[in-house]
Amino acid sequence: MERVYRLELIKELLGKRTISNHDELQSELLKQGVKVTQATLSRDLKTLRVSRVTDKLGKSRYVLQDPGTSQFIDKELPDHLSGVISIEFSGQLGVINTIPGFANAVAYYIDQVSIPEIMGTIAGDDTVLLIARSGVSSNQLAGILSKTFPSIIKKFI
Amino acid sequence: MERVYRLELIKELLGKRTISNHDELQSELLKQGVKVTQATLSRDLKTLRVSRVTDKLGKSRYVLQDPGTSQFIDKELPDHLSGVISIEFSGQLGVINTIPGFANAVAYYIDQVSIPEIMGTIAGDDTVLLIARSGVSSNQLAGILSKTFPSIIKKFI
DNA sequence: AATTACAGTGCATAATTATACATAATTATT
DNA sequence: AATAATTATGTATAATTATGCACTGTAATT
Repeated sequence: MERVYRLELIKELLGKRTISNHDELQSELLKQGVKVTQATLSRDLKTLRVSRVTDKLGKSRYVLQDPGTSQFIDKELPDHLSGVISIEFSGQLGVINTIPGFANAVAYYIDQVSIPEIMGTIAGDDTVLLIARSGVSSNQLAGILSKTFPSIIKKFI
Repeated sequence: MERVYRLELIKELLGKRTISNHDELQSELLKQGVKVTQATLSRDLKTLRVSRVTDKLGKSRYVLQDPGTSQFIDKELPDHLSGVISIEFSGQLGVINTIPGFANAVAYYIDQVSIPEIMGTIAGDDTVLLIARSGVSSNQLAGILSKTFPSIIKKFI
């Protein structure tokens, strides 16, 4: 039932899990209570313009051809923040992905702004880890950051 | 005969013509005097990391994922991954301990492989932190990594 | 309300792609 | 050069994906 819902669910699953064939997708959907046949999945994937790609290890997996939703670069931010590609949350943590070399600048900026809900940040080369203070949920964290970086956060949990 | 030449030719053909399946590719190659079986083409396309995409009209066609590069897949784990000492999981996090100076190389490699269950990685000098996406358990993470890095994980789990 | 039109689906099966296995070709080693 | 080791290929077949057809349900039309 409700094809549109299933299509959305598929898009979400493809972004978060490694799915290599219709059967795998079928069982993931079943876990969510959605029951469909392989034939319908074939049609769904065509509708969504999903393609099967081979990663560098030779393993195949499905990806959406139109990435859009979660990754994009924003141009209105200060120069040193323009390297931000995406922000995502999970539990008490947030991960900011940047173009290579920009993570430290972003982390430094966040430290300077000094947001009470954020306990600390750790920066690698292209990734910043945000650790929320205990009691702060990822939703709250997302809400707070969306004020600080209104144009960056478009999609989170 | 001369695999490399054939691979180059395939890249060229994919750029010039619309090719929708192995048989089409096979006959295009035949026109150029190159005779191969479908099985070999399947392997060639995997080597070249060609994927089949669906255009807006619903027609499928092969395209190179990395236009330009003629880099082939490296199935062996690179030397710089030999610096891994241990891998451990806890909650939604994983910690890879390496010999000093190797953490970045390992993290970079994992990023390149691009595993959907992993939200991000951060590398220090001898430690890589892995953050799983929400909903992914450390067990799942371990399972996934053991597939991707069989030669590493088997020693530690 | 009854009738028609059409999108969506499952089933069965066709079409396409991937792979195990055996062998040939190539490259490295002694 | 001879032999061993590695890589590439074909054959046969398995695995995966796509689709024709019949049927169902919903929406549109009268």
